[in-house]
Amino acid sequence: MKTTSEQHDGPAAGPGSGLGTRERIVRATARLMQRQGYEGTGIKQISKEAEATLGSVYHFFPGGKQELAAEAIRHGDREFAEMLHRALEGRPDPAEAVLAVAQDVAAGLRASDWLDGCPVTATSLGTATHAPDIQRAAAEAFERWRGLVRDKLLACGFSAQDARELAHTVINTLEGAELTAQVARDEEPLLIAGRHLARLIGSYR
Amino acid sequence: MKTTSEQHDGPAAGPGSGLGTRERIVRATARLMQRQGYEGTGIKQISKEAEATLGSVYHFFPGGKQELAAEAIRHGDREFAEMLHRALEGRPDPAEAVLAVAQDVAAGLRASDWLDGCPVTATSLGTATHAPDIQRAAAEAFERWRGLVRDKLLACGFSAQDARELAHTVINTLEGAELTAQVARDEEPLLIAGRHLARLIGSYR
DNA sequence: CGCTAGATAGAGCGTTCGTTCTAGAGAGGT
DNA sequence: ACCTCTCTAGAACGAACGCTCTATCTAGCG
Repeated sequence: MKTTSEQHDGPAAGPGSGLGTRERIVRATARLMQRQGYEGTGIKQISKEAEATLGSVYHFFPGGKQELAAEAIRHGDREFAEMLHRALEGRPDPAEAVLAVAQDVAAGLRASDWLDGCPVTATSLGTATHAPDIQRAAAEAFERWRGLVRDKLLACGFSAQDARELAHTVINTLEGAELTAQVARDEEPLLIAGRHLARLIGSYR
Repeated sequence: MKTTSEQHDGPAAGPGSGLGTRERIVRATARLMQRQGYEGTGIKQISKEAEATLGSVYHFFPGGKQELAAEAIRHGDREFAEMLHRALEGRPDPAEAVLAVAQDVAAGLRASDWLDGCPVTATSLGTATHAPDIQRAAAEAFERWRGLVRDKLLACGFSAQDARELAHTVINTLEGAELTAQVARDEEPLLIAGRHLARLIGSYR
């Protein structure tokens, strides 16, 4: 048997990578759904990509595809939240920080040949009618990201209301600009968004 | 030819509505893919919703699902472009016009119980790898919308570069805010977006 | 009436879907 | 040794998928 997972083999569990089976499944799900969406991604494709068998997938995620998708969204949530946190804490000026985030997102998108858009959006879109768990996970992700931006603005002396509302627009504009950049295969929308957001934030001083 | 059904049955062609078969199919496709996405929508479901048979669907759209989706995107494109055009030409101040558009979008989204997001985004997301026609139709839709905003700004005396860049952010921010509003089931993101966009436009005077 | 072309009708193709199920492998406890 | 529990393995199921196919219907024209 290739692996009996973390408990048994310790840190070096996975066939290809050094990750446990469960983690490999989550990452494969996140990656695939980011590119192909929820409906466009099959569980068998996930199990193949993760180098795990169907049995393992349903062992770790008895809730099936929906549970898998919700977990994948939380994975993408954490990943972007960390990137956002680093960018914000590393720069005293929030306007500059947002600009840097936009540039980072643009660079990542281009590096994937315009394939890796926002994993939360891609995974949750189209599931509104029949998968409330997924919708909730997506809503929580956006909320967390907004919270990071809001706290930064609060720490910089913005009023509670201004900080909250600006956080909304910062995240939403980045989201929309990433979508457009992806479909146009051009990073300019994101760079423009960064500059405009910096300007908008600056207009509150 | 688009349809001979009108010729045959006269103005009251469709079973349910007064539309020709082809038009009913396009509208059903647009409506369903707006809610369920490209992969989440089946051709048989479309034919049932449109009160047309499978044979008719493939008669009018021999390119199959992809052709159908591209046509549906163009339908959504035209629809929003008209709404945008009306909102822009009815108001002298572009900032006020954008605010009104945001409110309109919010009202529409709420009226559909948060189900009808942007049809272009919902239909095109996740098709990047295997359906360039769809991607192109989506890119053209965004481009047209930006063009309308840009022309309005130009007519109001903005510089060519400012108008072009502002048009990008107006459309992108509305797009992102609509996504967030949909997943949060709350129109506030769109209303905030409208106010911030008005402020951003105003900051160029 | 026959002829033609556009449009409708839906059975059926092969494939893939998400999921279930049984069987067995491997490590730990006693 | 044995049992137990976790995890791996993949065959198999019914349903749905996109699409093809043949057959039929209607309208217009001679």
